[in-house]
This record gives sequence, C-alpha cells and structure tokens, in this order.
Amino acid sequence: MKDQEASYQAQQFATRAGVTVRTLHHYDRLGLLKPSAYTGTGYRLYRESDLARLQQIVTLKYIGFSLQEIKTLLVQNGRDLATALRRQRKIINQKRRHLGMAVQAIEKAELVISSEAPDWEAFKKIIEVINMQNDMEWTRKYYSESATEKLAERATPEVIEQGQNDWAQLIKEVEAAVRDGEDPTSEKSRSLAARWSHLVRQFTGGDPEISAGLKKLYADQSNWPAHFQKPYSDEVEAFICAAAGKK
Amino acid sequence: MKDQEASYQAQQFATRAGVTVRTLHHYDRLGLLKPSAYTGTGYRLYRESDLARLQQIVTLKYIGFSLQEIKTLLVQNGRDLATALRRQRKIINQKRRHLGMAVQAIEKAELVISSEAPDWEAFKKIIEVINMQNDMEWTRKYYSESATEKLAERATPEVIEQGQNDWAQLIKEVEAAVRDGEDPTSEKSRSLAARWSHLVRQFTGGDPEISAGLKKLYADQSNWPAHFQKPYSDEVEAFICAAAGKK
DNA sequence: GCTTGCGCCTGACGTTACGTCAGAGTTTAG
DNA sequence: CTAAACTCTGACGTAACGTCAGGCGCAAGC
Repeated sequence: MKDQEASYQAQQFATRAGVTVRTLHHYDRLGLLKPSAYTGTGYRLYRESDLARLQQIVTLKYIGFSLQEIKTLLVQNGRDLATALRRQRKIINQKRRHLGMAVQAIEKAELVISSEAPDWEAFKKIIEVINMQNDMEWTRKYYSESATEKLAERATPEVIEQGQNDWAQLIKEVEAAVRDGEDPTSEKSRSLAARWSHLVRQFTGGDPEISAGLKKLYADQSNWPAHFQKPYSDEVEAFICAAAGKK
Repeated sequence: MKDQEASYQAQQFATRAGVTVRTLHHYDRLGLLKPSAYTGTGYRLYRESDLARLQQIVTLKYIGFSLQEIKTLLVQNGRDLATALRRQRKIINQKRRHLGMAVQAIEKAELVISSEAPDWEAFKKIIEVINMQNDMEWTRKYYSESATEKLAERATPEVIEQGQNDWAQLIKEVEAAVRDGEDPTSEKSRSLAARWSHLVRQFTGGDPEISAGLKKLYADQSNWPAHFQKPYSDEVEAFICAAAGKK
C-alpha cells in the first residue's frame, strides 16, 4: 500500500536529468513529457520511467532533432527512426562542412589581419572567396539530389581552395593570351583549352549526374543571382571555345 | 547633373546580393544597412557602396557573428576584429566537435538498428554513452581556459570512446577484485592501481593545468549535476586508494 | 495560529533573423 | 486609365526555452 516507487518534484527531477525546471514545464505543455502524476495542488510528480523518457528526449535533441520530430519519433518505434537518422546524419554533415569552411575563412582572415597592417582591402578579397563558397548553396537547385551529395562529400575546404587557385591561374593565363591576340588554333591555345577541360572534369569527377547539373547551371545564366559573376569574361569564354574547336 | 551612379530598388538590389527584400527591411530597421537614399514616396534606393557593405555583412554572418556583433564590428576597424575572430573560431570549432560526436552517435545508432532487431534497449545504451559525452560540457567550469582548449583538441570521438572502454574494463576488474576480497597490497592490486593512474595520466596528458582542473572537479563532488554518476562505487575508489598507497 | 522562507505554479513577454501575410500606396506598360 | 508588378509599413509566427511577476503550498520556528 506504500508508494512502491519514489517520485520527485520538479527541481529534484530536473537536476537529476541535467535540465531546468522551465524545460520540464515546456515539455509538459508540448505534451512531450507529462509527469506521471500531479498532486492535488498541481505540483508535478515524476518517476524513474519519466527519467528514461526524458533522457531519450535529451539524446535525440543532442542528435539535432527538433522537439516536434522527437515527439513523433518517440511514438513510432523503429522503422521511421532509421530513415530519420539517415536524413539527420546528412544534415549534420552538411552543417559540419559549413563550419569547416567558416573556420578556414576565419583563419585566412586572421592571417591577413595579423601579418600586414589591418588591411580592409585584403579582408574584402577573403570575403569574396568565402562568398563564392557560399554560392555553392544556390547552385544546388540545378543538381540532382545524388549529385549534390557526391559534390558535398568531395567539397572539403582544401579541395575548394585548390580548385579556385587552379581556375584563377588558368583564367589569368587565358586572359593574357587573349590580350596578346594569340591564335586560338595555336599549340599554346590548345594546351590552355586542354587544361580548361581538365579542370572541368576534375570538378565533375567524371560523374554524369554532376556534368548534367553543371550544364543546366550554365545554360541558365540569365537566372543567376547576378551577384555571382562568372569568373571569366565573355572573350575568355569565346577564346576557349574556339581553341577547343567547339562552335 | 545626372545621377553619376546607378541606384537600385529593393528587389533588384536584394537579388544582386543574394538576399531577400525582407532582409533589407530588417537590416534597415536595425540600422545595420541604411539605403543611401529614399525616394519621396519612401522607396529604398541602394548603390554600389551599399552592396559592398551588404557583402561584408553577409560574410560576417557566414562566419557566425550575430547581427548585433556585426554592427559593432563594422564600426570598430581592425583591433577588435582580431579578438572577435579568435573567439569566433573557438566557438565554431566547439560546435564542429559537437556535430562530430553527434554523427558518431547516429552512426552507432544506425548500426544497432539495422543489424539487430530495432532494439530499443541497445539504443538506450548508446544514448547513455552520448550523454556522457555531453557531460563534458558542465565540467568545463572547473578547467582553466587553456586547459579546456587542450582537452577539446584531443577529444575526438574515437579517443573518447576508447577512453570509456578502457575505464569500463578496468572498473569491472576492480569491482571483481573488491568482490573477491583481494588484498589491496597484493601484486595484482598494485597492478590495477598502476593501470588506474595510467588512465588518469592519459586523460590529463601530463598537463598540469588539466590535472588541476580534474582535481577541482573531483573535490567538488557535492555540486555535481547528480544525474552524473561517478562511474565507480565508493568501494572501488577506496580500494584503489589503498592499493596506490594513498590515505 | 502566524509568519518566514523556499519551492511550485501559471501566464506573459524576450530572444534571433528573418518569413509570411494583410492592407494600402506607387510605378509602369499597354 | 487600368492592370500588373513592385513597394511600403506594421504585426504576428517560428524554436526552445530564459526570465520575470504575481500568487499558492508547505514545513518550521515564534
């Protein structure tokens, strides 16, 4: 006839679980975690079973699920959980890459600021580079889902930076060639065109889905955000087309 | 007498910068980016110089600063920026580690769910492990700032897991020794104590700052969150102390 | 029996960086 | 001159609580 299980009031219970009382109120209101009993005067009473559920909630939150998602996940056992986890893992990895690039950006900025005089101009250049990385985002709508995934997997900050350097270098050389009135059919021009398509292939990784996305992306230039400048001039493009023998 | 610089209306300008009109309104109200002019009817007019500032804002946001922080950073040039960047880098790295552990947790959970039957019990164990990783958080207040950093740098998910396994194994053995009434002065007991202190040293990495923090942490047991159980019983602790020859 | 002090309760507003209407005026092309 | 397209200013919504504020509940000391 005695209480066969100890029960805790809000503060005790919250402390045991490492959360605040207010959080308990919140979860109660959301229907996410109702105390197993109330006293006549409205005090919340929690028991061990509640603790288990609360820990599950905390864990799922740690993994990054919203309280809404957690609520449904705790009802539907198993099957849905697997898909949810997969999705969540991808989302997290995405965020991690984002943060990785942010760190890279900061490190670069720190380097510039510390070594030279606090040069606002140099900082601006970094800004541009970062923005270009940001632009990965809006281009995603051109790629199929699996292509996006593949791209994201390979797109470590180092790879991105290397690619940008390579392109910058090549474009500079082509610009010089254009200025010099180089004949697009010359040996040198063909070499440039070869390097160009090599970089393109390096980006696509030979993947047809990525190639298709890239094509769509470039076909739709009129709809680009317009703050995104094609990194080379029309003359350069024409020159490369000519050198590559495309019309 | 003509407009010597083109000016853009909200939509055009927003598109150029890759943000929405609403964002411009928002920044305007916050005083973060005022358009360089308004028409008589209240329309916002932006120019190139505004675009530069907006891009800076976007970049700083990308790095993870809040709009408030950005506002002050854009006023104070240089000096403060350096400190802010350093702080921000640490914060981001922290978040990245968090996400890394979350991914690890998910992968483990996926493994359990897919291989065996969707076992809720097994999942619970994972939950506990994750929660222990979470507990890194509240312990931070015991460590000096530099100690926290050093710890964070070494605390990859793999290392944490390995450490937990090692401890679990050792504690199990000590518990067995206690049950068997093993003499704390015996050869075997001393060996256990040696392994114990080895694991402690492995954790501290021989760093005096970390050691100091750990000491403070254990000295303050009465203030622990209480949902954090010391992973070994008092008997185990006493046994080890005896075996190590401490009073 | 009453006060003191601590803990509990329920709103209700604050936070961040905008998104999303709603209602109303402006500009422009036809 | 009208319809389409663009703009403006509020005002409320979002996620997950934190932070008061006002009002009981409860055990202990007077």
